[in-house]
Amino acid sequence: MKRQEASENGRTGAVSIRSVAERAGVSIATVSRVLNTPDKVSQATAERVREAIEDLEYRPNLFAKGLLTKRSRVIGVSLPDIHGEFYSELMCALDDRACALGYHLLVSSNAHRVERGPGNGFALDLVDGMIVMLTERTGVDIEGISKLSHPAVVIGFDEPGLEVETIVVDNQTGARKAIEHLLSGNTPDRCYFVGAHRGNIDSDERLNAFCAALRERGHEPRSDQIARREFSFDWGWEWAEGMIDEGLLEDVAVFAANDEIAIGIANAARDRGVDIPGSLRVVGFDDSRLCSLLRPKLSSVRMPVREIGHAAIEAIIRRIEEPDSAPRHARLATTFVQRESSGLS
Amino acid sequence: MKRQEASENGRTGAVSIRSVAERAGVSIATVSRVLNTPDKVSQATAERVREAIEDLEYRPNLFAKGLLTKRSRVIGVSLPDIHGEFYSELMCALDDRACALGYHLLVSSNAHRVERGPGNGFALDLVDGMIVMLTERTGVDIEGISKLSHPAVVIGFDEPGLEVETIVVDNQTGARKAIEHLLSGNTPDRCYFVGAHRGNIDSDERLNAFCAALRERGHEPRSDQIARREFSFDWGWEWAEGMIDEGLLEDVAVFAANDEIAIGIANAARDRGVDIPGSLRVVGFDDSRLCSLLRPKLSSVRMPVREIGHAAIEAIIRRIEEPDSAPRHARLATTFVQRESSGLS
DNA sequence: CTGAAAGCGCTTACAG
DNA sequence: CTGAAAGCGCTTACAG
Repeated sequence: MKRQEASENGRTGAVSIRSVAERAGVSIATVSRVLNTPDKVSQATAERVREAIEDLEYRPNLFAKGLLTKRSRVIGVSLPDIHGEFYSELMCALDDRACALGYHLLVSSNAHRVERGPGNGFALDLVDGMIVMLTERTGVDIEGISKLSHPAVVIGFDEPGLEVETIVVDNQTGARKAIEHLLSGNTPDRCYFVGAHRGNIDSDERLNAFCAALRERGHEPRSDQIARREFSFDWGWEWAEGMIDEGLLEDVAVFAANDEIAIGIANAARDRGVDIPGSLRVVGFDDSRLCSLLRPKLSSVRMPVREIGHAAIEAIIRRIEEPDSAPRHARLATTFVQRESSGLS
Repeated sequence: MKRQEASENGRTGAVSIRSVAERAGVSIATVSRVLNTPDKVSQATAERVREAIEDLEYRPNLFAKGLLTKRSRVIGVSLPDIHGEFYSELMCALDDRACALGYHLLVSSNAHRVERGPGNGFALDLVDGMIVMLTERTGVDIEGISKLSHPAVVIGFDEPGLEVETIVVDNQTGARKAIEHLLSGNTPDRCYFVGAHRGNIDSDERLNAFCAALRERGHEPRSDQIARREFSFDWGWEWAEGMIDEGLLEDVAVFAANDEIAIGIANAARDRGVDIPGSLRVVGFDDSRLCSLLRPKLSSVRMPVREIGHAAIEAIIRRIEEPDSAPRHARLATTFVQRESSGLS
């Protein structure tokens, strides 16, 4: 029935603002006002229009609306990756906040590159703003991002004088605490750093904290104390296997640049009979759910993932709604969380 | 410079198809053709237009385009949740495939409900189609989904005669293998099922497989052999603690309805000194990455997550592009993966 | 408070 | 192969 009436109108059979107007006996302008500026419409009229809308199950065409308002209430999210606990949690936080504020998320892990050329059909042009997370120091194209037609918020990269809003994490503080903790039980020359490849922003910063702490104790880190490849379980595993093979993984402390690496190390150690934390003390980074799932439970440095997500959504919405406000630069704290894997309660 | 020229035109300063046309000395229709049906344009003209497009960095307004074509190349994805290994992997698979096929993903875990009323500003109307994942038997509103203005694909729920395309998993087969494996080492009266609440489709199906297998061995499952609450680590933990307190967790086999529950159980057992798999054998479900990270490694039933994701994208695109084709109904297999936690190599 | 009208930036028959 | 024109479904000054 309703469907029937609906398709009376327009050529496509879809319910348009016109059908609502006809049914309510008003102009389409009035229907529009009922929807967008209800206070400019008389009670009675508004009521009639609302009924018509309901009867017809009318829903405004968002393309037409967007064409005029240049708004879609969609936020683009570009991540270096989607997989893993960290991104999973981040997505949740983004989604929750966006949803609460009436926005939707257009997500992609494949769309960093500010693609040239129009043919690409980049749906990204539908968004009101972009949240871009960066993890690599190179190939960043912050230029491109800030020249984007939409406002943008960058997660993970900051630099003095940047014209875009940024949200970064203070790797330093948490890392420092973790390393101090390791140094309270092991001498500096028996401490190791296992991280991702050079150029990864977080890994590099965590490494810096590591080196600084060792130097403060008067020990210049040897190159064999620093191992870098990638944020993966396998890499941690491989590193630990190598160390064990050389009889080196005894009475040492390891600061891993993320939890996955730490878990790889811990598993290898366990499988090869190295006692944790007796003979090997390990601390990870991220404080993902995995930390408490493992045995021994993994000490780690907490990343404020939800805070990052919430801040990013709030920031991008602020920039969308107040484009002329000055871009802010947030820095969120990390905190050391001690558990079993690093002993010395 | 370029920017300058760009803003010569239109009131907004944005580059429109008009500015491109002027610069190339053609009509806007021709510009449009170069972009959409290049074969209908002469080489020379096309070349000039392309240059203008490049110089001006023109990108078509997707709202205007969508208004005409009713296409955005955006696929809506509605999930019951975003968190956890399963959804994380699913999102990856969806994103990869969508990206490869030139589509984008509009994701939400908060948008199942086919919201009434227009005011809601549901950006979902911007999508070309929806992928909806269902996990609960009740409150499903398949009706609503199939009446959506866009094509839809449902993951996780199937029923004879459904008008929407569906993709489900064959819980039966994999679960059956897992339980047979457990029954090869424990008597039916010493087997337990720990799952999610009644009404959860997957949990129920896995339970059915469990019961069927026990009955085949001539044992009617006692009510205390079946425990249901939720898909969580904590629930598994709590259940195991209870069993241990009553001295019941000895020489038993547990089929957990997902990996998280299984891990909770395994951890509780470990912390309380129950030997796995010596005294307790456990099998999970999902075969998430966690299985290999734990010690002992967790036996599980593999969910074809990537396959589900890829199939869903391909299905929705097929429905978008060929709306009149008959909806298909796919059923993907699950397979048992034996590891250490269930012993009996 | 309400309506007629212009226009957002495109696509697509329709002529030529 | 190309252009003039209509129109997609809305919003928003502008009058009244």
